[in-house]
This record gives sequence, C-alpha cells and structure tokens, in this order.
Amino acid sequence: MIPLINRIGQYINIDSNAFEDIEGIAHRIETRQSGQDIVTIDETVDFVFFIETGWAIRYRILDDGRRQIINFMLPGDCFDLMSLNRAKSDHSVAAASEVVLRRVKSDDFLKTVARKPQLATAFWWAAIQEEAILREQIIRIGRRTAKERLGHLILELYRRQAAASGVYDNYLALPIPQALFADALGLSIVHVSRTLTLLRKDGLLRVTNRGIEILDRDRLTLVCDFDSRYLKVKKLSI
Amino acid sequence: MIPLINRIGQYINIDSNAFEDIEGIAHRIETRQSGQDIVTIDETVDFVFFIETGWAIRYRILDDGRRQIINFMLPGDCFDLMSLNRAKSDHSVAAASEVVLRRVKSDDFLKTVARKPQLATAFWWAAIQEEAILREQIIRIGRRTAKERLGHLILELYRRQAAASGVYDNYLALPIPQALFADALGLSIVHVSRTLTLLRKDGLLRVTNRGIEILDRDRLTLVCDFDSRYLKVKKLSI
DNA sequence: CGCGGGTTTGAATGAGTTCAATCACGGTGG
DNA sequence: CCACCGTGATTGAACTCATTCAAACCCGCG
Repeated sequence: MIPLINRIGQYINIDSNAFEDIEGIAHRIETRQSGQDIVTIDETVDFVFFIETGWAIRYRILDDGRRQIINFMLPGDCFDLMSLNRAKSDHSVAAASEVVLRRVKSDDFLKTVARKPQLATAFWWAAIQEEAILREQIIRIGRRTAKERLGHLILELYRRQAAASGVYDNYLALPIPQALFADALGLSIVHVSRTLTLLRKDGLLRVTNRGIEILDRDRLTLVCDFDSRYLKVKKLSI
Repeated sequence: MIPLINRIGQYINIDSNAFEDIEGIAHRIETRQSGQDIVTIDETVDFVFFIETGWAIRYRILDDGRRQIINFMLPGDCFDLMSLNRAKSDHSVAAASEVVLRRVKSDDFLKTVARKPQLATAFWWAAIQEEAILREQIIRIGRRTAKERLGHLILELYRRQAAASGVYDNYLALPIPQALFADALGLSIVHVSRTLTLLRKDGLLRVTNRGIEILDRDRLTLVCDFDSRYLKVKKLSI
C-alpha cells in the first residue's frame, strides 16, 4: 500500500481516511510470475488494477514476433482507469517481473470514487499522468538517438520509482532484463547493451547487480534532454 | 458540425436533441492559419476544443530543432478533454493546415456533460479512442519499418476522416505537406518521399494533387499489418 | 517568365541491426 | 567442492535501412 499512498499523495493531500477509503474497496490480491499475462489482448476489461510490488508492461506482439512495449507500470501505479466501460483491450498487459497486484471490479471502484471527490481527483490526475507518459514515449522513440532514449527512460523510471517509494538515492532497482528496454525503445538487445556501455564510460551511470546507479544525474539529464515536468502534476489542496 | 455529429454518433445513438445540446454550449469559433499555435507548451489549459475543418497537430520541439508530432487531430475530433483541471500543457498544439475550431470553456463543457449522461459517455469514449491512437503510434514508430509506418498511418487517417465525414471513397484528402508525415513517423522527408514512391510502385496507392487514393485497401492493410480495431469502440444504446 | 515551396533523385555516410561467438554468473546436481 | 548448465550480457564484423547533402524538378502563382 505504501507506494500507492505515495502516488496518490502526489495529487491530493492525504487525509487520515484516504488510506482506509482505498483499502476498503473490495479487491483481490493476485501474484503473477514474470512473463504471465494480466490482461490479454481482446479481453473485455472491467477491472481496475493496482500494482503492489514488481513491474508490469503493456505491450503488443506483431505478426512476425516483433514486440513493442508501450509503457512500464511500477508499484503504486493503477491502470485501466479509462476502461470503466467494458472496452475490449487492444493490447496485452503482462508481469515483467514477479508482480503482486490488487484487482478491483470497476463498479466497486466507481462507487467509492463517486463518494470521495478527492479520490476521484487523484485518480483523474493519475490518468492524465499516464497519458503524458505515453506522449513522452512517442517523442523518445520518434526523434531521439539510442543514447538519449535509454538515458531518458532510465531517468523516467528512476523518478517514478522514487516518487512511489519515497527513496531518492539515485539508484534504480531493475527487476527486468535489458531485452525489455530494447522492446520499449525500439532498439535491438545488442544495441541497448552497447549504449549502456557508452553511458557507463561517460561516467553517467554504474550498472550493478540488479540495478543502475545514476552517478551524475544533472549531466545525464542534460545529455538526454530530460525534462521531468511531464511527470509532475499540480498538487491540489481540496 | 457534421463531422462532430458523425464522430459522436460512433459512440451513442444520436437522439434529436444531442445536436442542440452540443451546439448550445457557449463557444467561440476561431480560425488559425497553418503553422499557428492553438495551445502553447507550458500554457495552462482550461478549454476544450473541437475541430470543425482542417487538421491540427500535437507536437514537441527538441532543443536542437528536431520535431516530433505526437498525433493528428481531424475534423470532428475534440481534444484536451482530459485537462478539465487546469493542467499545464507539456506540449504544443498547432494548426497543420488552415483550421476552424470551436473553443469551449472547460466549466461550460462540464456543466452540459453533467446534465447529459449520453454526452458524457460519448466524450469518454472519444478520450479512450485518443489514448488508443497514442498507443498505436508508439507501436508504429517503435517496431515498424518505414513502409509499414507510412501505410499504417495513411490507413488510420483515412478511416478517421471517413468516419467523421461519412464518405468512404478510398480517398484521403491531404491538406498537409509530406514533412509532417516525416515528423510524425520519426523519418526524414527524403525517406518519406522514397517510401511513398515504393507504395505507389506496388500499386497500393496513387498520389494525386492534394491527396492519396488508396487503390488496393485490402492489400495495403495486409502489407502494413493494419488492424482497425483500435479505432472502433462498442456503440452503446443508452 | 521567374520565383518559391514542396517533392524527387542520386551518392556518400552513418546509426543501428544481425549473426555468431564469447563471457559472466547464479543455480543445480554429482 | 566442483562440473555443468542456462540465461542474460557483451563484443566483433558484416550488413542494411534510413539520413544527409546537394542538385534537379515540378507546379501553382504573382
């Protein structure tokens, strides 16, 4: 729950019962192993999901096996908020690492949100941020070089992870293989590896066991033209 | 108004007064010349826009002048529905051709929609479709070849234009130069031209004066792996 | 007729891919 | 404790798709 509370706290001032309001919605906790689908393409979705731990991906497989990852979902993220009207999904969602998630029936979610305007506001902002992340992904893979793409994505994931965990230590724990970066950035695995080496040799980051340490965040931000504003949304004090 | 009615009619069964309901919202009609901004990056948006005629683009300029077009907005499209809470825009919107648009204050829009549940439903679906278009754009530029990208985009624009105009004649009127295709698809102008020539030589399309005639839609659909489902949403009969 | 925006073509270059081999490392079984 | 395996990361060499630069072309318009 802590990541979700941190996330929601970005948008509203959490009062004493916001926690219980969310916790109180009927839900089911599920665990998925890395690679397992959470939502399958063509499925009619009438659930809202919250990631508790682990990373998930939205993706699509093309006819000949090419895969494009649309975006990553981290602890604290909620998704398919937009699909409160039983739309058929045009893509799949899968666990990228082992994932624990909270599944809520759309109707139950709606009922709670209708009674709690601050929650409605917070989730509305969350949906707006999700859309901003999609736009940024388009800009990233459309007009940026491999180096910029990779650094930019690392910075995004770091910021999102930090915002949800509350820990700002310039370290991004990576529960996924580099192949997922490749499929997210429209690059080959080989080139992701090479590009990561470049960033390492530039002294911008250090690749550890299962994570990335950002050594010079200011310079990396500059090199990748990263502007974090798209991740921030004005906090309201309703 | 006809494009908007057609668009909305994709989502709800238009009853006699839906037309008046929309028409009745306080608005201002504006005209923008090609290239003029409609929404500027960093601007606080508290308007909802409807395109009456012409094409608009959402875009971002990178530090060194590279431009990425995020998506196109066609007659009948409404945009910035999500920004009903005075968010700062993280990108710009500009007229891609001469554009006539209807500008509505968010508050006025909200009031009307709150009184008319079918309209709320319709615009909700419109927002969902917009997000689906963003996801498809990511897949397009992330993992498709130049040929697929271009054909895929042409098919999308054709379908959207046809749905809004009601005319299904396999002809896409193009009010914009090829340079915009380049910036939308993450390609150079030169390569767009070459790729268009390829598609022409394959007998898939004919490039006319100010438009593209789709000669063999089935084959083009196959070649570009175009699956139109992301543009369609279930029609409700409320 | 000549100008100018937009498009096309050619040749050289370059960023990223592919294929294939090697390496690093954690887990497993003998 | 070591041999063995498998997954994921790295490196090299050849190749390809797309870019860049530059020139030519097309066509509507004053």
